[in-house]
Amino acid sequence: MLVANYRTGRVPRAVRSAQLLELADQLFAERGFHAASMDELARRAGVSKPVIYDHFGSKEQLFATCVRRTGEALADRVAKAVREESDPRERLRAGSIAYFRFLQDQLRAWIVLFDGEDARDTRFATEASRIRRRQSDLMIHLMAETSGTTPDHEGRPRLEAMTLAIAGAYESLSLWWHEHPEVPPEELADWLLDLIWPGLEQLNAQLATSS
Amino acid sequence: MLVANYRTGRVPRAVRSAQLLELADQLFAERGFHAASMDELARRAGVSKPVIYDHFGSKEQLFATCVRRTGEALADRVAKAVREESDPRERLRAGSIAYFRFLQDQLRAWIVLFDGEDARDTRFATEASRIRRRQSDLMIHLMAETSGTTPDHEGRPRLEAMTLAIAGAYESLSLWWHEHPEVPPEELADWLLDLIWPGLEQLNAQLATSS
DNA sequence: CATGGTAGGTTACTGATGGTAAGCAATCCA
DNA sequence: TGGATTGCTTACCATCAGTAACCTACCATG
Repeated sequence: MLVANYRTGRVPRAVRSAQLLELADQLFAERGFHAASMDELARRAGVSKPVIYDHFGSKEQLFATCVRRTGEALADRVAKAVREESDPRERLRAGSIAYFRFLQDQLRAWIVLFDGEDARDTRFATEASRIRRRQSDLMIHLMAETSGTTPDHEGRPRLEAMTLAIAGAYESLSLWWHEHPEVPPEELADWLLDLIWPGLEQLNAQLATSS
Repeated sequence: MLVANYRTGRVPRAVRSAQLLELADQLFAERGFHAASMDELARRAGVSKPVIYDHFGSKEQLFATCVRRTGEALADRVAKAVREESDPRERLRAGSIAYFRFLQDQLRAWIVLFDGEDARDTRFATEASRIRRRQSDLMIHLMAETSGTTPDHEGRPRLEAMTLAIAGAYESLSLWWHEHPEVPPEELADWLLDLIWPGLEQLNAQLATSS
């Protein structure tokens, strides 16, 4: 979509970069990291392999770039949805729904990351944990924004650990969802909210007053 | 440990299998899936490559076998710990502590699975989700055992989804722990318990009475 | 308008590594 | 003692990430 006409011969660097990223996204989604070959990407782009290496350095860096972009898009959508609500619980709910809706759209790309044939490769985990971290940071930030307090030095690791754990729960629930697509995003969000909200509220209170 | 003397020449099939599995476990833990080569495994076992392929079929199947064994050992330890308590909350706590203690012992093998250079490979995710599923099943089983009730047909998917989500939270928390090893397993367990117990209790009540 | 530098690109290769075909030899059993 | 079975080896192939060396369209400048 971004680049209408492939195989246009000589093209400015930025354009070629964008085109390669777009095609790489597709290819990784279709085949997974392991089975996607640089030769095929080169063929699809109508370009020779060294061009790709000149732009991205290695297959892993190319993959990392693709994943990071997706992760950022996800974080943006969640953050935006959260900011449209004011009540704490409603904020979390809105963020959750945005999260699951995003996955619904990007399903194929997502599955490549966390499930399927390639997930055994350590290279995946690095990027996955980066996304998780991003969600966790976002959550901490928004919690602070909402409650107006921040945990003291002692409470901080605990908060960090718990938000990461929650991000992991979302991630894992997404995989379950992949096998039960009939459940609507809102219901998923409500299930998870009912599960973690009581504990989360208590945690927030506990960490805020311990300072 | 299992097989004292390697390079013994001709050896019965079952013995060779056990030896190869043991060495493969070590090798994967050292290098990760991607960087571990079948040639090296063959060299270490003092055997030629086709022997390995005769026993396990492919690198991926060999890896899957290793991971599955670890997953089973983990589930066994958790189940055993849980069964030594009777109060529901104490059961969950005991299981959690057992879970984290196991990871502490098997840290290297664990990290290979969920972090590090190879986790980008889809092949990993399959096995990881198998472990998660196992923990989830265990949890459902133990919850039923404890409360004496099982959810109706409608409530079942929700319960399944929530236990998987919780398993994901444990998994993700383990990765955080890897960077904060100073936190004792008991504290991790308590943090997580405080977070999910209220919601879990409520969920259990809700699903039991809806039948 | 010639001209030289640079950005964009190509051909042709290497080195690892997963995987296999074909065959050989130790051991067991009749 | 001899033949079948089981355990194992040699020698190879195909694929794929990554690279060295080289080429050429295009642009700014004297």
